[in-house]
Amino acid sequence: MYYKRTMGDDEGVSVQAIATTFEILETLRDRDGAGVTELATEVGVSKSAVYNHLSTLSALGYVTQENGRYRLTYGFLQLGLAIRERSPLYTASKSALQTLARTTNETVNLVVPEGTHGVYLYRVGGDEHPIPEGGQLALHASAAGKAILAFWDATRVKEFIEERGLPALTDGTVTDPAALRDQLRSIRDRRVAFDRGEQIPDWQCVASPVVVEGDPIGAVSVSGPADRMRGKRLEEDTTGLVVSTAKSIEISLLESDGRTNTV
Amino acid sequence: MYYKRTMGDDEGVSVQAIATTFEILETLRDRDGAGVTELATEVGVSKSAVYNHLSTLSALGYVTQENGRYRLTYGFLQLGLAIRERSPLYTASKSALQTLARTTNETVNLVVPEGTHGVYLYRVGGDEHPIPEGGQLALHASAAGKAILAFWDATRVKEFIEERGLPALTDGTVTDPAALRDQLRSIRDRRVAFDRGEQIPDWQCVASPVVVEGDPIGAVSVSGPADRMRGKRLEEDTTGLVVSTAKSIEISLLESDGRTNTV
DNA sequence: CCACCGCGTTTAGCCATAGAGAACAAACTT
DNA sequence: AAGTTTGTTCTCTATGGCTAAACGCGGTGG
Repeated sequence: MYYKRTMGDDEGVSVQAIATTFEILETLRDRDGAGVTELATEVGVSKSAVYNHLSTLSALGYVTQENGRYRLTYGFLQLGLAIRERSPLYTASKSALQTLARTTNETVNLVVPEGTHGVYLYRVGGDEHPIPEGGQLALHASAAGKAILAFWDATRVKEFIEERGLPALTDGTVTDPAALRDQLRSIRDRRVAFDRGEQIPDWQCVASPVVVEGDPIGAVSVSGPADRMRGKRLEEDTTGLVVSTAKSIEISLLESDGRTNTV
Repeated sequence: MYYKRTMGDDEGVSVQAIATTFEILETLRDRDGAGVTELATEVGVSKSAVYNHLSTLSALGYVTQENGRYRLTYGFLQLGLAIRERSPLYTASKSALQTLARTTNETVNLVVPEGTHGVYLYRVGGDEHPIPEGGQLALHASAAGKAILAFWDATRVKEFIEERGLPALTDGTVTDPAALRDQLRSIRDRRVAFDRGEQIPDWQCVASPVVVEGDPIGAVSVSGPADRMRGKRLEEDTTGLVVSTAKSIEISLLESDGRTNTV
């Protein structure tokens, strides 16, 4: 029995126990609770190992056991929200996004780049979005992602494409580098990006980037099911509102921010 | 050199590496980023140990390194928000709480019990609250906490008091068990709890519990600085709105919920 | 009613590995 | 340029994380 892990992704992982713990935690997140045996087979370690991890996490307050099943506690909410709260972009955007959600009557997202993917940092005005708040998204296949990519310099975009490729998430996903670059140029000029089912079928999206000192620290997007995001007037109006909201966030960031760092 | 940890809280911790990792993570959260040496002295382990932990966490995507400092990524947001999203109470409450925030023009909180403390599961309508969203609160020294305690049975309250005591957080904190029990009785009858600077000086609060099948799964609270939470009319109006909001959440939970579990 | 799973938990014990410590390199302050 | 201080790498070994096997219990079905 001597394959070490289920998968060989131990690149740079020097403390195995941590990798195991997070595999357990992620499984608990995805299944909304689980038992020891279940986790042991899923993660690929012995029952007693899982038990040790769980009891440790439980002693630390990150996991609870109720009626035989283990589940994550809100300790992770404390970790996650604390980081978000420290983001100047988030605090500067929040109320403007709420207003935008109310006037458009659609789901409004704040997306930030992290590494080579995007994160839904905040959402307001709807719960029907397929990717949950806090979840990740592909930068090349979403309006918000493209709005961010548009303000990266060419070499960085090149590296991004080389590293991640342009996998097709739907029929509409832009998979050709040249086509993507064309779009990015126009997005940079107009400050608007669109997504018509490139990320999720029948899901449309308008986004505008928030750029501080040339750096796209995030993007505001409005999204909804394709059948509701129709009509020229509405579309144009929404687009205008998204752009002006993003712009006003930029301005309020410049005002407040003398030396604090961005994002 | 043979004291093991800085503090001897290794009760039930059988995988030391996990405890170390979470100490590092919590330090990163509290300081909003830190360096290796800094963390090593703070946590009380060697630099190389910290380095190993950080590079592992970094490989797993929970930590990034930018310009020399390590900081938490939004991976924790994904863990934390995923749990919240699964809470029927949260999803059932959200829009009602937003409405409440708009009509009262004050900060509205949703608090849930976890173990022997409370957690601010959601907040809307203000950012001046001293305890951040996702943060913990003492059940005996807050309106929302007392609203929850009021619907625990006597033995559980007794155990709670024995385990945690009733530490005074301000001059106004209720520290006498008998006095607390008196308050709880009246809270259970009226379905309203008050906090006039018992948790934080000059910070007032009104709360009403959400009770499902006799179990207080959470509480709705409205809070603000003492000078703004004055005036009989406003106070009575607010109280009424809080109670009716909590009640309406109860009802919508009962409607949707046939067999799904609570909290 | 009892044998039988299945579960979470506990117990031994070996071997890997997590961590200490020192040496290194690069980025600073002086 | 010398002197600090940082992050990183290396080596080594006692620690502690992990496996395997056994335990106790609650539920199920014969």
